[in-house]
Amino acid sequence: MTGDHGAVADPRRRKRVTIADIAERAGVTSGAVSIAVNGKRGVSDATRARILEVAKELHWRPSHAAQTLMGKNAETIGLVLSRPEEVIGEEIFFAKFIAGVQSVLSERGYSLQLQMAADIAAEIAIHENWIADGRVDGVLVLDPRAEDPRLKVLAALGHPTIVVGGETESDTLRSVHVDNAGSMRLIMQHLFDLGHTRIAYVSGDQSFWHTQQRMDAFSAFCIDNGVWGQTIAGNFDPSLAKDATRRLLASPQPPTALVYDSDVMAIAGISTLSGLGVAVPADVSVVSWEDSTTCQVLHPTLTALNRDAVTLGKIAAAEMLQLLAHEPVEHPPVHAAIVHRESTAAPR
Amino acid sequence: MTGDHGAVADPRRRKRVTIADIAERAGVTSGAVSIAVNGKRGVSDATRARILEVAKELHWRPSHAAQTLMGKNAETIGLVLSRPEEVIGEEIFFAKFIAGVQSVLSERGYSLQLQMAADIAAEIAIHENWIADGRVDGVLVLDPRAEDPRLKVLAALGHPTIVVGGETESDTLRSVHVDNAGSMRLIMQHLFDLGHTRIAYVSGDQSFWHTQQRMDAFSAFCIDNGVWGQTIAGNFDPSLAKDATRRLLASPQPPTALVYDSDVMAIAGISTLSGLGVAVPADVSVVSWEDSTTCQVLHPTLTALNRDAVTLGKIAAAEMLQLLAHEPVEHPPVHAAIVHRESTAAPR
DNA sequence: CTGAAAGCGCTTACAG
DNA sequence: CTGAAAGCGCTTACAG
Repeated sequence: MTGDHGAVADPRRRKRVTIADIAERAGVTSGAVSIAVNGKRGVSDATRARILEVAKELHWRPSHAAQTLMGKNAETIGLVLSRPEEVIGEEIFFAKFIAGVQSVLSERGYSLQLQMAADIAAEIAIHENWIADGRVDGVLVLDPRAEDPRLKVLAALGHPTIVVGGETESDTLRSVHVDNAGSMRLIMQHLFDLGHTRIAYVSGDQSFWHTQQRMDAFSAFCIDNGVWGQTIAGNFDPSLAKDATRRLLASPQPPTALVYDSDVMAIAGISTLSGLGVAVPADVSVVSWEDSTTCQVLHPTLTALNRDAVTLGKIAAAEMLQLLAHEPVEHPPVHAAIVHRESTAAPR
Repeated sequence: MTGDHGAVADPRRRKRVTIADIAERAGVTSGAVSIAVNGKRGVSDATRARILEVAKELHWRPSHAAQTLMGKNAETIGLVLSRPEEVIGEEIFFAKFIAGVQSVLSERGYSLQLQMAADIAAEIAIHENWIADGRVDGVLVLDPRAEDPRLKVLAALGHPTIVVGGETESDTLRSVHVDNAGSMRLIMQHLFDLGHTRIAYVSGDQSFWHTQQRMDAFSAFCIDNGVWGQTIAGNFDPSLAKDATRRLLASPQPPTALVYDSDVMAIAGISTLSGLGVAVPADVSVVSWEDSTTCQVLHPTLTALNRDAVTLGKIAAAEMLQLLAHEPVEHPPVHAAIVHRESTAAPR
C-alpha cells in the first residue's frame, strides 16, 4: 500500500528505454548503439554483440516517432473502404482482398492501415492526412470511377498509388488490371452454351468504372452472338434488384437468364422469383457476380463468378512494394472462374 | 526543362514547411509560433493573427512525428478484427459496429486504426506494436473469451482498453455490457408465445464468452418454462449448421423451432430444411441471431434479432473517450429487438 | 573502428 | 508579452 491514492492511471508511467540507456550500460555512445541495432558497419562484432545483448535485456524498442522524424518510411500501406452501407454486397470481396494484401505486406514487414469513409470527399481527406503525417508510404484505391477525384488528388501530391481495376499509369501511380470484360464473357458464354438467347444483366452502380466495363462487354457479347440482351440498373440496394427482377419478368418476352452484379443482389432476385412462382433454374437461370458462402448454401445453390479476391489483393500489394522499392516483386496470376451450381440450366 | 532526367519519383521531394519557416516570415521565434498555433496564451492577439495568417499561407501542417516525440497523444483508437474466414457470419455486425465507433470518434477528432489478424497471437502482437509505437491511445477488444489472453496482456501493459461484451473492470479496462441473456430470452419468449415447446439452439463458437452466455440463458429459459430445449454446437462454418439441422430433424422428436447463432448459419439451415422438404414456418420456425439484408430478401423472410450494432459501436467509442479523458461522455442506450418476419409462426 | 556533435520539427520551462 | 535554449529519441556526417 503506497500513498498514491487518487493517482490517475497513466499508460506512460513506465519511462521509456532509449539508446542512451543502452549506450550507458554498454559503455559506448548512442551513435554506436544506433549503428549496431541497425546492422550498419562501423562497430566491431564484439561491440555489436554486447550492444544487442543490452538492448534485449532492457527490452528496448526503437521510438517510432523519432525514426519517422528522421525520415524513416512508415512501412505502412493505406486502404480506405467506402461507406459500409454501400458495400455490403461486396463485403466478402473486401475481406478476401484485405487478407491477400496483408499476407504479402507482412512478408515484407509492412503493415496495412485501414479506415472507413462515408463518402469520396471523406476518403480524400483521409488520404491527405495520412500523407501529411507520413503515416503511410502509399495507398491502394478500389472501385475507380470515371474522372476519379481521388486519383487526381493523389497524383497531384505525387503519392505512390495502386489503383485496383484501373488503367492509368504514371511515375507514382500503377494500375492492377481486373478483367471485367473477360469475366462477363465467361458468364455469357456459360449461359449461351446452355442455350440461352434472352439474357438480362442487373448491373451495379454505374458511377463505378467496372460497371461500365461489364455493361460494354455484355452488349458486345450480345451483338456478336445474336443474343437478345437487356441491361437494367440495380445499384447495391437489393430492393432495386427486386424491382428490376419483377419488371424483367413482367415483360412480354421475359429473359430466360439473369445475371446479377453481386451475391446480395442475386439473393434478392432469386427470392423475388420464388415469390413470383418462377422456378430456378427450370424457368429462369440465375448467375451471381461474386461467390460467397451464401451462394453455396442457398436453395438452389447459386452459379457464381469466383473472382479470387485473395490473389487480387496479393497482386495489389506486390505492385505497391514494387512501386516503392523500384524492383520487381513476384506476380501471381489472378483467375476468375465460373462455379457451375444448380441455379443455371438449359432453358425449356 | 531542368536537368533532372532519370530522377526517381520521391514523394518527399517537396521540402516540409516548419514552424521555423513561419517564424522567419512572421518575424517571431518558433516558440511563439508553437504557442500561437496551439491556441495557448503568451502572444498578443495581433501577433497570433499574423502567425496564423502566415501558417495558412505556407500551407503548414504540424509534423505528426515531432508532436508524438514530444508526448502528444495519437488521438487514435485501435481495433483488431479477427480472421476474415471466421467472422464472415458477423460481417454485417462489424461493418455497423465500426460505423458507430467512427461516428463518435470523429466528432472528437479521433480516428480509428483497423487491422486484421489471423489469430489471437497475431492480434496480441499487433496490440504490443501499437502501444510501443504510441500509435494508439487505447484499443477496443471484441469477442472476449474465458481467460482471454489479449486482456491479460493489455492489462499488464496498463493500456486503456474497452472490452465489448465483457464484464471485467479495472483502472485501465472497462467493459461494455452486451445483453446476450436478455436477447436470448427475447427470442425464446417470442417462440414460446407462438406455442413452441420443442426448441433447438444451434450455437456459435463455444470459446467465445458470449456463446456461453447465450447457452446458459437458453437452458435457464427452457427449465423455467418447461420447454424441451436442445443445444448443438455450430461454429461459424455453415456446413456444421447444415449437419446440425439434419441431425435435429432426424430425431424421433424433432424440434418445432430452430434458433441459429448468425444469419449465415440460419441461411444454411433454412436451405437444408427446404432440401429435406421441411416447410418454414409451417413445419419448423427459424430465428436468426443477427439481422441482415439477406434476412429481408430471403424466401421466406427471416425473423431475426436486430442488435443495433451501430449504437453498440457508439457506446464502445464513448466509453473509450471517457476512460481517456476521465470525464463522462453521453451514452445512448443499446436496444436489441426481435424483427418478426415470415420464418416464425405457431407450430402445427 | 569509435566519439562528439548537429539536426529532424516540435514544445516547454525559464529568463527578460 | 517575447526570446533564447534545452530536450524528446533517434540518425548521420564528420573528426579522430
